[in-house]
Formats: sequence, C-alpha cells, structure tokens
Amino acid sequence: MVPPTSATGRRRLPPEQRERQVLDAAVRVFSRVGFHDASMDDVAEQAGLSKPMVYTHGGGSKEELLRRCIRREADRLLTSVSLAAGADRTTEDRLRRGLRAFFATLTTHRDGWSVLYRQARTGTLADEVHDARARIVGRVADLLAAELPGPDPAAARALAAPLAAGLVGAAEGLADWSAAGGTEDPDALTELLLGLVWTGLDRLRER
Amino acid sequence: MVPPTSATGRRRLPPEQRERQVLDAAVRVFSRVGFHDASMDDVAEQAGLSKPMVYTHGGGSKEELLRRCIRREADRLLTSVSLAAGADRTTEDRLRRGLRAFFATLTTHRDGWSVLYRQARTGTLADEVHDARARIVGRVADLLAAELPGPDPAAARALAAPLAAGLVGAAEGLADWSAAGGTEDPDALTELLLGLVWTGLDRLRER
Amino acid sequence: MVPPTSATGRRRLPPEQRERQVLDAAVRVFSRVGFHDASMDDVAEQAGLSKPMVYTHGGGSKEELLRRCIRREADRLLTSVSLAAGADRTTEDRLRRGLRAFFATLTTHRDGWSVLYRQARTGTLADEVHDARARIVGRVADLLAAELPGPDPAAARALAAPLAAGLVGAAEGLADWSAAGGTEDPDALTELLLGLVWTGLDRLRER
Amino acid sequence: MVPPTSATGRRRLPPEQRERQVLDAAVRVFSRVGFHDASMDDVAEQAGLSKPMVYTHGGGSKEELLRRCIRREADRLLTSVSLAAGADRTTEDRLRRGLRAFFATLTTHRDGWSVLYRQARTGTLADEVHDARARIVGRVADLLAAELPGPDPAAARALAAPLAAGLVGAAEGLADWSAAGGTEDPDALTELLLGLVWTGLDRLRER
DNA sequence: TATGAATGAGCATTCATTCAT
DNA sequence: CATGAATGAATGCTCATTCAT
Repeated sequence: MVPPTSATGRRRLPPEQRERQVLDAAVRVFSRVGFHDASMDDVAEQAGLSKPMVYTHGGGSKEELLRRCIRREADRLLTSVSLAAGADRTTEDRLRRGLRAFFATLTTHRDGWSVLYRQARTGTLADEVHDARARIVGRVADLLAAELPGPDPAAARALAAPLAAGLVGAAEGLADWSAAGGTEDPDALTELLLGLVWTGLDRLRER
Repeated sequence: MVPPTSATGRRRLPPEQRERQVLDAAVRVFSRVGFHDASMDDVAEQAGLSKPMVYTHGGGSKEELLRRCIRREADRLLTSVSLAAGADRTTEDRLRRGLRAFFATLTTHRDGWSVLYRQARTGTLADEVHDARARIVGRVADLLAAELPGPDPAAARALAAPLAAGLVGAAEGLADWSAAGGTEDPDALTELLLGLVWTGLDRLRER
Repeated sequence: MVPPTSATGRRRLPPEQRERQVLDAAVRVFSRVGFHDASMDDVAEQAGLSKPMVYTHGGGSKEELLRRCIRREADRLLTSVSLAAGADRTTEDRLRRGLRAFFATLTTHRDGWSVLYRQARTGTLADEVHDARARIVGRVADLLAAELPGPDPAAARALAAPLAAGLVGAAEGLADWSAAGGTEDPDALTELLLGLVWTGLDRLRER
Repeated sequence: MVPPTSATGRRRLPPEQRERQVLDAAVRVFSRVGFHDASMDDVAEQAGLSKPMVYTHGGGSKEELLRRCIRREADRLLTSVSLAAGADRTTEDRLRRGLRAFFATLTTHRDGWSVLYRQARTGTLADEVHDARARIVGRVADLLAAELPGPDPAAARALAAPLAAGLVGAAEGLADWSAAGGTEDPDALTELLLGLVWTGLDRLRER
C-alpha cells in the first residue's frame, strides 16, 4: 500500500521537482549534442522518464522546452550577477564583483552557458535568446549609466547601452577563450577583462 | 539567336559563378532561418537552381555547404580587417582602422556575419566555426602582441591572447547592439569600442 | 468496451505478431516487384502499417529487412526438407521424401521461394543469399555422403558436394518449370526429378 | 584533315563497334556491382564514353541496355551449346559435348553468365531473363525428345520438357558450385553432371 | 556527332508528437 | 498519473534522363 519510494524516486513527485528534473536533463542533453541534434528520446532517457512525461512537464514541445531552459539559465546568470554587483562602494568594485560572478557562474554551470549562448541563435528561438542576453546587457547598462557623469541621465543611458553591449561581448569572448583552454579561474578572468575595459589598452601598453 | 543572358542565367554557367550562386543562396537562407531549419530545397529555391546543382556546386552535402559558407565569410572578414589594419603608424590608428573595417564588413554582409557567428556552434561543425573565429582572434592577438612592451615576446603573446578574445568579443557585442537597433555607422561603432577598450572605462567616466 | 480485434488489428499488438506482419508484407512485395524496385512505402502499405512500424519491426533498414526475409524463408525450407528426409529406410525413400517436401514448400510459399532464390544475387546481400542456399545444398550433401560407399568418408564428401549442388539445381530448374506452367503437384515433380537423377537418363531412355 | 586515330580510338567508330563497346562495358559493370547498384555513369566511364553515347548506342534506357546484354549473352551461350551438341552420334556424346560447351562458355565469360543468371530475376526484366533461359531449356528439350523412345512424339516432348528444365538447373547448380570454389575444368564439371543425370545416383552409389 | 551541364522525381530514414492502455 | 506503441510529415541525397552547345 505504501507507494514505492525506490532509489530513483520514480512515482509521484510534485510537479516542480518533475519540471526541474526535465529541465536539468534537457540542459545537459542540449548542451552536449546541440538542440537540433538532440532528440526528445535523449532528453527522456537522460531524465529517466518516459517521453510523455517530458512533454507534460517540459512545456509540450521541444521548442518550448528549450525556451524554458534558456529562461532558467538566463535568470540564474542574471540573478548571480545582480546580487554580486549590488551594494559595493566604488564603480570598479561593483564591476569587478559582477564580472567575477559572471565568470564564476559560467564555470560552474557550463551546460547552462552553452544552452544560453550556443543554441538557437537563429530560427524561431532567436528572439528568446536575444531577449535573455538583452536583459543581461540591460542590467549592465543600468549599472554603467548610474556611474557616468553628466547632467543628462538620458544621454548617459544612451552611451551606456553600447558600452554595456561591448562589455558583455568582451566577457563572452573571454569566456570562449577560457573554455577553449584559457584559465578557468574567475578572478584571473575578471582581472583580464578589467585590464582591458577599465584601465584601457592605452595604459595597459605603457605598463 | 542570342544566348539567354537573363538575370537568372539558367543554363551553362562557369563553375565558379555557379558556386558563388550557390554559396550566396546558402548564406542567405542559413542566416534567415538557421542551418538546421533550412532545407536544401530552400537553398535551391533561393538560388533559382535545382537541388542537384546545389549538391554539385555546394560540396556534396549540407554540412560541407555550411562549411564552405563559413570559410568564405571568415576569409572575407579576415582579409578586410587585415588589409585595413596593415600599414598605419600608431597602434591606435591600426586598431581604429581594423575595427572600422570589421564593422563595415559586418554591416555590408549581415548574412555572412550571421552564418559565421550564429550557426552551428554545437555539433559536427562547431570546430569549423571555432577555427574561423580563432583565426580572427589570432590575427588581432598578433596585432596586440606587437604593441605590448616588455622584453619577453612570449609573455606579450600570452597576455595578448585573452585580450584579443575580449576585444573581438566586445566588437561582436557591439555588432549585436548595432543589429538590434543601434547605429550602423562603422565610424561611430569604432569610436564607441575605442572608448571602451582603448581609453578605458575609468577615464571615460571622468570625462 | 471490447478492444478492437479487427482483422487489421491496428493498435497494440505483441512484437512477434508485428514482426511477422512486416516480414509477410515484405516477402510478398519483394517477390512481386523485386527488392530494388520495391519501396519501403510499398511494404508499409502492404502490411497496413506506417513506415516507422516497418522500420521498428523490420530491423531498421531495407537491407536488414530483406536479410530477415531470406533467413526466415531459408529456415522454413530447410526445416521442412530436413524433417521430411529424416528417418526413412532406403536412400531412395529419403531422397523422395526430401524432394517432395522441397517442392511442396515451394508450391505453398511461392513468394518466399522467390525472395530466397531470385532477389539480391548481386550486391551487398549476395552473401546472405549464397549462405542460405549453401546451407540447403550442404544438408543434401550430408545426405548423399552418407549413402555413397567406399572406405574414405572424406572422398565421399568431396564427391557429394558437387552432386548435391547439381541435385538442388535440378530441383530449382524443375521448380521454375513448374512455376512457368508445369505441374504443381509435388509428387509428380518428385518423380520427374527422381527419374532424372536417380534412375539416370540412360535407363530412362531404355524404358 | 585525318581523323584522330588515337590509341583510345575516340572518334568516328561505326555504330556496331560502338554498340559492342557499350555492351561490353555494361556487362562488365552489371556483373561487378549488380544492375541496380550500377549507375549509367559507371557504364560510361567503363566504356570510356560520355553518358549520352551510352544512351545512343545502348538502347536509350538503362533497362533496354540490360535487355540487350541479356540477349547477347544468352545468344552466345545458346550458339555455343548448339554448335557443340550438333552432330554427334550417341546421345551421351551429344549431351557430353553440349554440357562441355556450356561449362566452357560460363568459365570463359563469367561476366556474361552473371548478367544472364544473377541480374533482374524479378521486376520488369524478369520476363526477358526467363525467356532467355527458356530458349536454352527448350533447345535441350529438343535434344532429349529426339532421343526418348516411344511411338508418340508429343508424349516424348512432354516428358522432355521437365527433364530439360531439371538438367539445365543441375548444370546451373554445378556452375554455382564451380564459381564458389569448385573446379573450373569444363571436362570435370561435365563428367560430374553426367554421373548425376546420365548414369543416375542409383548406379553411382553401387560403384 | 559527342558532350558537359542541368534537372525531375523518387526513396530511405528520422522524429516530434499523440493515443490507448 | 504514467507509458509503450504508433504515425504524419519532413528532408538529405541520388540517378536516369535530356538539352544546349
């Protein structure tokens, strides 16, 4: 009469846990073989569930499943960076802490990073990815805008937007370099990026 | 009696023109709907050719077709940047000219850029894309290494590599911002990026 | 409330029945239009199933499907002949009964015979067919070798092999003749063949 | 002004030679990879001609090309056997000589034999192959009918038909055995077959 | 005449998705 | 709730065949 509480915990899990189970599997599979080359069977197998379960708890379609993966990973990254950059004194410190959180999250959740940055940058889901990245860039832009001097906040915001885009792009570039064999130490990556964008190449070369 | 010299040019073209025709169509289609969601029928239709022509002049498989697209667009970008950055006096000038060429090429060949940077970052062709980007980053690293002072060239190279990765990433981020509604003026983009990486955020904010 | 037990039996059948269903259809289609000219669509339609079912229960590829057909039909023939020839007294009787079973099986399963003897005698599957036929010839050779006198069993085997090849070939030739309008009566066919190979043309003509 | 009489003899051959060239190539290619797996490109390449030439001189379609190959090889075999069996005294001698010619032709023209006996025994061309073989069987039946005693020629013919079918089948079976590693000596093959069908297994085992 | 170049049409195979249980 | 079994719809690729030269 007691429901089987086997090691796998097969039966009767609350929906939230099921969704997490499904998303975890999806993120892992998508990051490994790529969204298009991954089959729903693969996801189901990775999750240890049947395919209909994946559909039930994954949004009902493969595309929606990826969408949810992207959202979750973007949120994770955003939250992490926001929290870290939150309450420090100097701009440089806030930048440093934010970047460190960025790199640390990447390193810890490589699968999520891969789903967020390598999948589906064209096609139907391009917008989703674009939005996810835009949120991050926007948050960084907020940060920068608050620091840029001048009487006109609108002008500061207008300048901050492309700077944030470049800054985040630079971080991504460094992340790629890291993944391709560069250091994985978040602190080192952070200092490299600060050297580039904070100090400026100009002064860097005079060192 | 006049041979059909119509715009479509249905019959009897030299192989080089055919290949260009096929690659042009492929780049366009791949950039619009994405490699995986694009069918060879789509490419053929876009090219105004039959599918066998696409196979004959496109390398024999869909994957090889994308490979050739990637190579062509990477070469285009690399050549453009290399030529522009070539023979100027100051480092800043060379950086400025190189960046300007980078942004100008992107703006002029948005489809190619998309194929190069947004397709196939996972799966079998990931390496091809990675190599293409690595060549560009490598070229930038050469440029930077030559400018960095210090007695040890190896150390300069070691520092230049991540800086180049970050620099190119920043350029890509700005390119995204440009595509998403920011300015398309190569000069403006260049100055933005120079402000970020050359001058440094530090001094930028003191302005 | 009654589950659909219609003749077509569309849903939920045990795998064995499905496999039989698929193989039956394949044998029929292959024998009618030939392996190469038959499409998997044809097989699916003949089976009253969807194409994926044919792949699932037919081995996963067209070639493997034919392979399984060949094996099944060869087994059927071999079993039938072996059982019949088994335990009789005189050599002539055993030969007669074996031949009778051979012809009876052919007549009853013309499609299977066609798949076994007329498909794929070239190409990748030639070996499979060759092996299937060789097993039959080998069994007949065993039979003959046991009857041939002489002290040296190896020599008997060496002589039996080509004789068996000829004997089976003669049976096949008669089967063709039968299919082309000759009698289909297994007994009559058997006597004809016995007259040829047992009595010998020599004495036949003296009758 | 003189036409190029290069080693390959490329230009301006009489149609008959062209047809032979094409058929030779086709027989070779078909026998090597099988009719269905052979492409017209393969045939053209083997012939050292362009594909349109193959169409022009090969009957206009792949199927017709095979048809002509089959006919030619069947004629070759039939002529050879008929000539050999023609004018001898005893039945046994005529049978022996005919068989010898049969085996000799097989051995000498394995490609032709393969085209005749292994290709297209199902599908559209089955009839063609069947007819070719039937002509051979019919000729043998004529031979046998003339030798069978009895007052009624029709009865003799009726008996001769299945016997001939069996006899030719036996020869084919031996030919297969020969190709699979048995002796290739026509005389040995002939004696084996004579032992089987002329003397009879009955007396063979008393030896 | 002889051919390089072009295509229409077909076919094996794979999955995302959904019932019947 | 959970699933094994089933399928509709695509898609990559090939090849016999035919023009334009």
